[in-house]
Amino acid sequence: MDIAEVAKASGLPASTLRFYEEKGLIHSSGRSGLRRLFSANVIERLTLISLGRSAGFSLDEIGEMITPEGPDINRTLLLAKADELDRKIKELTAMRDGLRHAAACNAPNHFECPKFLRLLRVAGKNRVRQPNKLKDNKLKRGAQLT
Amino acid sequence: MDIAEVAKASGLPASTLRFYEEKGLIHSSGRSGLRRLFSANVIERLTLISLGRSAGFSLDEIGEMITPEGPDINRTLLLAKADELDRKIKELTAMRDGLRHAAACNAPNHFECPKFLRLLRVAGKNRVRQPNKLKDNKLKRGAQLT
DNA sequence: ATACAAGTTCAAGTCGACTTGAAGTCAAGT
DNA sequence: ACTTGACTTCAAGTCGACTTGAACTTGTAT
Repeated sequence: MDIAEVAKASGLPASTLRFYEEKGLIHSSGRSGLRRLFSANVIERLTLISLGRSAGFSLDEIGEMITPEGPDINRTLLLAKADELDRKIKELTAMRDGLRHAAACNAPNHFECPKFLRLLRVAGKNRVRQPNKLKDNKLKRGAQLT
Repeated sequence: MDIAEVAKASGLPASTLRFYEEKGLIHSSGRSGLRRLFSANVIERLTLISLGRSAGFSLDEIGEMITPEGPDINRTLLLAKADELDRKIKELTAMRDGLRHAAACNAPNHFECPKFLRLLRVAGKNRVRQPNKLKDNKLKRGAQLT
């Protein structure tokens, strides 16, 4: 496949694909002149990368988790990541419940509502300085890898 | 409280507190000379902000969700955010299961393992272009807001 | 009264993850 | 032969969330 096909199939712009290749996250299987050629399995790899990104892993972390191919994944690392996700899931769940409660509760100030405070407390464990957003740039160019 | 106390109590550096004030996320209750004075409830506010951050909301989004004080939270917005979190939780759960499976499974290539592929598929819905990492700068200066 | 640690402002820098722009290459259609 | 459009490289730009540095001010302790 050429880069445009991969872009279409993955929903990622060609610039991102080049960037990922440069970072060593994906590999082109060859060139036709200057043009990169990709084998079809790059799509699965990109799915995995997107997934990892949306689970909050950095590209570098993802690079450590997925290998050029085959086994040799670091099982210990994977399990550690899974535990990290578990904590994050708990946090998000509390946050979600907190939001739903805040939308429903009509206490004048949520900080006076014991229910809300309890939710906060639960979620407040394992807090982390986070770097960034989660915005509206979903599903660029309409593609979806099903 | 002066800025150092707030910093200590919240675990956030003073620079961040100034930055948050500039963004309108928190407010100092006055000045003593040049120095900012904060009332104690800023801590709760910061807890909420940290929580929102770690749930993946941007500072701007958080700014829309928490108001200077009192009611007037946008319930519709809150519920929408809660739904967004629900989707993210599902995704993270699938990712976590995928990781645990990958660590356990000894198929030569995970893309040939139907179990793994199914997990991928589940998680692959609602994918989003994410911006950033989730790193090791947890719990700066040892403070924890209980 | 003087020192000084801790506060302040404002501009600029950093980091990750991309995106954009300029300038060049090349296969295919007319 | 020539245009065109999709590709290429490489450098620089952008965005959010802070951080850092330089230069300045001030409350408190001596």
